[in-house]
Amino acid sequence: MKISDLAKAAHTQTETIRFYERKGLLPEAARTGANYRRYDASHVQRLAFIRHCRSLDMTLAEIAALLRFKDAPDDHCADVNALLDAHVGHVAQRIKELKALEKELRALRLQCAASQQASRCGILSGLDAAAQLMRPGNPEGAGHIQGAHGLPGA
Amino acid sequence: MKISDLAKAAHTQTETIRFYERKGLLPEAARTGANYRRYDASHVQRLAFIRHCRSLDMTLAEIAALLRFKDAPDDHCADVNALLDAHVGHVAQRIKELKALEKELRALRLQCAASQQASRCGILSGLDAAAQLMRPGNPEGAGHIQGAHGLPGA
DNA sequence: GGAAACCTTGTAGCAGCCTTAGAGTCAAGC
DNA sequence: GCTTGACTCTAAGGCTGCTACAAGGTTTCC
Repeated sequence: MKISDLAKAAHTQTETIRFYERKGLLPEAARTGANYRRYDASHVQRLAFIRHCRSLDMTLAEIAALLRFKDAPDDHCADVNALLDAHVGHVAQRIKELKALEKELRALRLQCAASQQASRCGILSGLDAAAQLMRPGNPEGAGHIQGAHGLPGA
Repeated sequence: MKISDLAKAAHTQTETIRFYERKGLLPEAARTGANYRRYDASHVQRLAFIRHCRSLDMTLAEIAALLRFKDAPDDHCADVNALLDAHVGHVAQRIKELKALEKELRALRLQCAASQQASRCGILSGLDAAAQLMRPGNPEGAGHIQGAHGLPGA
């Protein structure tokens, strides 16, 4: 099958397939005489595995680690368990943070009920006041998060 | 004050300040004879505002919208309320998604209790089995999420 | 045989920064 | 006056996980 067939079979875009190949998640495909990539059912399975893991919000690095275990079926899988535990931990942590965030946002929202002059808007002044409190000993700016994992740079 | 003083005062990195300036969130700074950026207390306040909004997981675009209201205090703030409502909505939605994800991950984790051969690992085979179910009519791969906002391409 | 629909590679773009490189500036100490 | 070290500047590249071209070659269908 050609790349578009694989794409259809695994509900992916062709560009994404090439991207995964570049990243080493998919092996380099065999080529036809015209230099087209050629795939078979095993690729569909592997790609479906990757996409499912992505739907579970795993990073490509985490997925690569899982694939290494699939590729070495005789190894012991303790690290798989550890990886998944860590991932569950990320997700749980992120939920916790977002809940606190939601609470804070809802409180902020209550500070301005109606449309009025922006200079009197309780939300804007509330944000201002809270920003003032950001001082040493209150490093709230450290709490950024993204996806189920920490900030890229964190 | 110089850029590093502003950075300290608002608990930011100097590069982030320059980045915000490039993005138009901070006005272009006045310069010294040596072409160094020069700031005062108003910049500290504005930067603290931005960082606080970021800690509330707002995007730079959302923050820019809020800043426009701060810069035009006579406008009415109905849009501020709407923006915050939308943002709360994003966060709530993201929490919902992550909770479902956590549940799924914990169920998956239960499928492999101990370390064993990877080929028998319940997690790996569970992921495989779930991946097989990804077929038309069950487009589960559409559910990716990030931050408090949807996927960039979503 | 000609047009449409594929395929190829390479490059650039999104957020929200962080890091590095190479060069200029400044204040302190000797 | 000179060196040292801490700062500043700009420009460019890196990170993640793709997506979107562009410019060309190939296949397919009528």
